[in-house]
Amino acid sequence: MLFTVRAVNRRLTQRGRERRQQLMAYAAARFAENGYHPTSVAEIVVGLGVGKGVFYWYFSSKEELFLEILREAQQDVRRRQQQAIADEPDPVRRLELGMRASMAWFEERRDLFNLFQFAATEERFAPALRRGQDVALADVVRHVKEGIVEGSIRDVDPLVLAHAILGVTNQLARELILHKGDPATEVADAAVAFCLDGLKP
Amino acid sequence: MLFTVRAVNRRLTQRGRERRQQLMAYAAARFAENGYHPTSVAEIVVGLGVGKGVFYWYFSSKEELFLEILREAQQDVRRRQQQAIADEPDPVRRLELGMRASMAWFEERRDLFNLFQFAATEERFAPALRRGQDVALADVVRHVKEGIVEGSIRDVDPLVLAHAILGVTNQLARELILHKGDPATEVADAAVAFCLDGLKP
Amino acid sequence: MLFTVRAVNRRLTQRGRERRQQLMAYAAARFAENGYHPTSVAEIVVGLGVGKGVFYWYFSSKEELFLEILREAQQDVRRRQQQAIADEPDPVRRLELGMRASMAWFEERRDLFNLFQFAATEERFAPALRRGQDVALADVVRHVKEGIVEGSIRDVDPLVLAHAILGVTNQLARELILHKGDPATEVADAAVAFCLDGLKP
Amino acid sequence: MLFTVRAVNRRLTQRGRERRQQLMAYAAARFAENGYHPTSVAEIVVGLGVGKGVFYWYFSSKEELFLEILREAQQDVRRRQQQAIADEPDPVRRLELGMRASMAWFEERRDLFNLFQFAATEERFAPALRRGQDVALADVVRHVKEGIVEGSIRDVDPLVLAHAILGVTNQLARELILHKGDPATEVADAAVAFCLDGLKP
DNA sequence: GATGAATGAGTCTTCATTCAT
DNA sequence: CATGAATGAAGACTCATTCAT
Repeated sequence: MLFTVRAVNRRLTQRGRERRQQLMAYAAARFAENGYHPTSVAEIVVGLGVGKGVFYWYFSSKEELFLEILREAQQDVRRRQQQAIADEPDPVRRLELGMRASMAWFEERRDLFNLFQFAATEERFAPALRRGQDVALADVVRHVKEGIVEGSIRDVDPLVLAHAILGVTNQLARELILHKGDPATEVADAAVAFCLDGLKP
Repeated sequence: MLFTVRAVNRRLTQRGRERRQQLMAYAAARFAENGYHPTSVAEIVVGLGVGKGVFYWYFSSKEELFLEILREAQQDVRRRQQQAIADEPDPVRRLELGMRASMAWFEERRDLFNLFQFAATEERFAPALRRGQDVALADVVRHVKEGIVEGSIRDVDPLVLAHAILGVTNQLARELILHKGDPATEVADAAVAFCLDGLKP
Repeated sequence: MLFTVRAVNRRLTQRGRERRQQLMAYAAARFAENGYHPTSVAEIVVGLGVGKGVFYWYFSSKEELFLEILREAQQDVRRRQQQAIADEPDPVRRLELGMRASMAWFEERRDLFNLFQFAATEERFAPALRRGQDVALADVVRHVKEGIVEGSIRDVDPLVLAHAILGVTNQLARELILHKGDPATEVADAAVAFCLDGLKP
Repeated sequence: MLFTVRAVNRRLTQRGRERRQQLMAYAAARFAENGYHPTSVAEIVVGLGVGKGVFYWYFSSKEELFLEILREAQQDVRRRQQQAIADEPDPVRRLELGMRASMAWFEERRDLFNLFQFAATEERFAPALRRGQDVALADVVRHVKEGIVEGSIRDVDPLVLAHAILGVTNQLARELILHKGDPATEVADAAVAFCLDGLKP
């Protein structure tokens, strides 16, 4: 078919772009609070006070909306991390800055944590999630490798170290920042300290 | 109503108990593969070749079934960890054994990881999940505190250390054991090493 | 997938088979009167005073229901024609009996004419319709060929003659029996006469 | 309301008339291919690369568009037939020329066959279709009657003969010209021969 | 004349749950 | 205990039509 009527790739006016963002933001909040499935399209449009058609003008399906939110969120964290790292030469320091950036981001956009978590549990979203996470992982692995080369990091499988760092970061972010409510900077200090020295005194 | 008959509290014959287990096992597998919401009760009973009545004979609702699976799984990991630790006197060694037990368990019951993950994202399951996780956390915190007292663990907020340990364990379990397919024992070695010494060479 | 939840091939009780027939009969009437698209599933189930689920217990979709009606109707006409022809040895006489049987059938099940007509206009139904019509056509062609061989029918492309016969039969059935209300037997007489002798006096 | 503004009655510029024709042609093609209901207004305007407003500028509704296409098509066939017949004095010859003209027309505008067929199946279009068909029928009946009077056609109910002729023409047109792809002139020869002499050798 | 955006009633379909047998 | 049948609220999505710009 040459011409398709789908909501994708439609050229939007300024107003259109704003609507789209509004839908994504509101939907993300609802998904985070109630879960993806329990949140109906009706709930979203009613919440925004618009007609049902609006939703399908901007997204071809609820699934696509979710994927869009996911994609945007992943791009956003990554952008944030890269800005934080900028051109820091020390790889260990880069890891630290990355962790801090992640945590600051999660503090700001707390609702998105749940979405990532949920996306991992359903086959149709998992691949999209994984793509983004692989990118993040590759970033960490790169820094770790450099650290190993220059001798500032223990010579162990970089993939393992990278995952360990991400595990610590995510768990502390979720439990201490999001759930307990601790400030991101303090939690980041603790996470960095643990990653550098482990449990040993 | 003084006596509401919840399907759960029914007194079951031996055969009944087996049926119930069969339902839970099959449902867990489907939930893990397709997700909780996309898996319908119909799919479960058809998959087992039984009628719908069977399902509601053993569980009062789909939600209850899920909670039951969750509860049982959490009890199971905990039992496994406690058996592993037994009466090991050294707290650091206890932490290590706990991590190894977790990983071995996840390797065996890989499907349940997804369920935990999903349960965290939905309000009606989150509390139940959290109850179990708080117990697990408390175990870890206890060992960490003892370690601090006897000087084998750095004197830092035990809660933070406990979370860091859990974060490393879960992330490595998910990514290396479940996803990549590495053997649990090797991954456990790496996790333990990281937790003890961090990144430092 | 080994087990499917679809409404197809479900083993039905006596009561179930009756329900299914009831749905098909009522739906056929509505489709014939209002058209396939303008008739909603809701209209059908409300008309029968049953819940919406009933529909999907017996048919996996509205489309499938339509195809089922079509299939059954085609089998029905054919059965009727073959009974009429039985073991009549004269091919011309067989053609005549077939035409009469068709017309009698259309008189009884007037609503189905519209369905055939509609089915021809939509890509997803056309193939199913054609399959049945090809069978009917082949029957006619066979008789025509025999007639040519034995010299009782003009030696012209049998396919053309067969279509001409069908064209006369259908048009007269629709216009005179269904629309004008003439009795099937009289109309059949006229159709047979035309096919045998054409316009010539 | 004294003056309801129907989009139809708008006075159009040259360019406007072309736009209108373009819409009708494209819509007819889509209707023929996919059916009336499955073809959305959106599909039509997107297919032509214009906005929705354009559609409703020229037609007050989708239904009106369909009726317009129908009307125009019927006028077109009739015009074609009358040109073919011109002032041929022999009524049998007039019938023949009419059949040939019909078939030539269907060969050119194959897509419209489906539309006629569909129109017959839905209450809101059937009357409009019938009006046109009654005119065509009356033409045929007139020639037949003349033939009967002058003794060149068998003295049988002219309505029956007229329908028989139309039935043969339409069926052969649809099956041999449109579906099988035979040339219109050859098919017309066969149709004429059948109508004149029937099956008899 | 024309466009993108918006509307919302209505469509098909699903599914947890209940019930008669 | 178990089954097939039934329920009906709720869900995702469509689409003819309208309207501000």
